[in-house]
Amino acid sequence: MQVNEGIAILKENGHKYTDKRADILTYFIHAKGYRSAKALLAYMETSYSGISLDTIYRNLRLFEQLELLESREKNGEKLFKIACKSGTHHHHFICESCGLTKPLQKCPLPVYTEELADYHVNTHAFELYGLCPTCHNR
Amino acid sequence: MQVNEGIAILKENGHKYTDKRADILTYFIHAKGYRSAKALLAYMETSYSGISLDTIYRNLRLFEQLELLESREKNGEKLFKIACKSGTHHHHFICESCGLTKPLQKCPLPVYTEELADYHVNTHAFELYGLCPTCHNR
DNA sequence: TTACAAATCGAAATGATTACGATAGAATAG
DNA sequence: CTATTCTATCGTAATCATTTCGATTTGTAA
Repeated sequence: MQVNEGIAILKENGHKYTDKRADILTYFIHAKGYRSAKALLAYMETSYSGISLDTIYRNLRLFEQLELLESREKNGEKLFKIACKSGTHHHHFICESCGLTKPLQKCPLPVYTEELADYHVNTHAFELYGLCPTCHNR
Repeated sequence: MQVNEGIAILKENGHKYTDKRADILTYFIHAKGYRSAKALLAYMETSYSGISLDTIYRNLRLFEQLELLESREKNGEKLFKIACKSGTHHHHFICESCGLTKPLQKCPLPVYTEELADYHVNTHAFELYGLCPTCHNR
């Protein structure tokens, strides 16, 4: 994902370019994992002293709605990461130290075809947590 | 899980019996699935008009800490259910219609031993959602 | 350049949860 | 049974993340 791609999607959907939006995208593109609104605010304040909370949260919501970002909840706060471009279904390993997310190739659903033969499965949630090789070797 | 078992665990850990605590346990034992603090409050208010939020949240935290309840987060709020007594690790199928939770025998972790050979997996979250046979046949 | 809708600001409101001083109540020993 | 001692609860205020709002600024298309 490039910043320009994100901006293009914004414009296609009738939203305007702003430096702040470009920088928010840049922040998440370079972050390899999930980041909080507070972390984004801290980053943005270095360039835009006095930036409004409204701007932070409004754009996070907008980007998620446009599927430029995806989110999960932890300890009462929402965490965001850049959306995976691959449209295919997949799950993630998430490093609890640095937040890195590794897309996983396999899906565990087939494990349960037998056990849930009489059940009708609609959706599922699956995430692995631990340490990436880099953090584990520290 | 019986109410008495829960009360016994409370006492073993130096906490006292109260009618409110017994009723909170009763509520979750009879509930089919996850319930919010707000839902518990509504239930408790029918018996204890004017019950304090402090009592609701303090006991939810206590019960989770004693592993009488387990929780997950959704839409910015924490949801609680009675803990499964089987000490063995397992996952759940959750019926989206009636809230029934079916413990699953298998764990999908082995699927990823190869893919995550260099990673150190600590925990994982896995839940299946859909319709149980009863609800599906209606 | 002008005009207008959208974006941002600064601040207040909201919703879930936690904390606190004062009072009530459960458990224990005498 | 009563006194004593912690724990639990109440009523309310505080906290934290997030949302909302009126006023102002800014991107952009004509």
